[in-house]
Amino acid sequence: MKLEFKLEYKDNKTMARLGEITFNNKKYPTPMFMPVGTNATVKTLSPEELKEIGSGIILSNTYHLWLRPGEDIVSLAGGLHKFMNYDGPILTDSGGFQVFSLAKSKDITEEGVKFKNHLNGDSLLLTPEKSIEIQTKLGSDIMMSFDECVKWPSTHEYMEESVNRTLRWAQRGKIVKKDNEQLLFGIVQGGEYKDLRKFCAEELVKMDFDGYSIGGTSVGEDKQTMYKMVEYSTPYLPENKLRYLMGVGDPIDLIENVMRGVDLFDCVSPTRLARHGHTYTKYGKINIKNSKYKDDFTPIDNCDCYTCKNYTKAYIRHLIVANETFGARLLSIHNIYYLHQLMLQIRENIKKGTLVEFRDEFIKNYYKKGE
RNA sequence: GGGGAGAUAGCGAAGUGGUCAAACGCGGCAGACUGUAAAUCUGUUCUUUCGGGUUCCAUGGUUCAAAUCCAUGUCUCCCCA
Repeated sequence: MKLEFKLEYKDNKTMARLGEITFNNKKYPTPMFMPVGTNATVKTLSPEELKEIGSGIILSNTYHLWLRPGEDIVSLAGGLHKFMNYDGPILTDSGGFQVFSLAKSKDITEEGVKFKNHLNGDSLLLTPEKSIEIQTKLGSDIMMSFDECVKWPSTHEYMEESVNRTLRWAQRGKIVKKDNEQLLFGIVQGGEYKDLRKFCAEELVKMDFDGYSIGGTSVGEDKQTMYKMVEYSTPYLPENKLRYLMGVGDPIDLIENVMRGVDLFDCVSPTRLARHGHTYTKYGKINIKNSKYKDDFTPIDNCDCYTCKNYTKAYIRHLIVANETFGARLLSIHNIYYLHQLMLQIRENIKKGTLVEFRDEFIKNYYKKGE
């Protein structure tokens, strides 16, 4: 079951696109938000719940599954889908983000990246070939090339060196990729440098990947810089292939980057924020732990999710304050549902040709009483 | 009835002459979080018109200086009868 993408419609005022992914006899519309399940689970949620709230593709992580339980165990289980009981599409990140996030314990060479295993201190070498080998065994539907997610800001000189290495790594990964049904995406890097983004995108396109990711975003840069990184990348990517903006999930960023031609997004924030007691509303993000909610017996956002239909802010606040896992689940359900609903509204507004107006209205509301 | 221990900020608990408005933990209040080493991390928590003001059971005392030493009282806990 190979995942297929078809571009269906292009907005004529922005670079926004509508498309459709087909996988396992099911269709999933794009643009899409993809929840993150690093350890082969979207924290606190079951696959059934994910499907119920409208998730399509979900993410998992090569580095983390490599360390635990090990790709051979997953393979023995029959692959990630069987292992975690999810029959929707699964995308695996290559470990490239860990080059950034585990910066204190890594060492980058041409061959690959030496990590200190954060679980037991072992020295480990992750290479482009190894990353593809692991992802092949994991059996994800979309694999990522192993890249260097570079910290921001970085000098043009360093970024150029890194982009060239990331391109060589992309090529090496492509060479060892099995001729199977898994897709492999190349990752555009280059920081906020226009020439490097263009160069990287064009070189990747020459290698002909199944889709293209935009990486090196959401690493601490301001929003305008992030938008530039995307603007400098998408124009050089083929129209009939998926474009995936890695790690971006702030509601406003989703709208802004759809307008810049992105189809796929992922982000840990709906689930992490949920665990920390934060939740999205039409009027911005709120911290449900704030004492003003202790006797607020209204739903978070009057939406149609399981959480809002059945529970009040006061109750959820109580659960979060009491450190009860059910609170984290209820907020995770709402937060992911919220982002899926936002994507639905985005798609409808692309269809209607009113995406710009929708964005302006959304931002106006979001900052009304939000943070 | 006899013997012993103790009373410190919302709670628990350090401190035993000056560097103490008083460590630390919890609780409280707020903040951060963007391809998850993250149910984590950070700030703050007597009072104030930011100059100060008032604290360590109570009262009195010693001292240049007391949460810390002395006296008396009040209360609590433990052991023995």
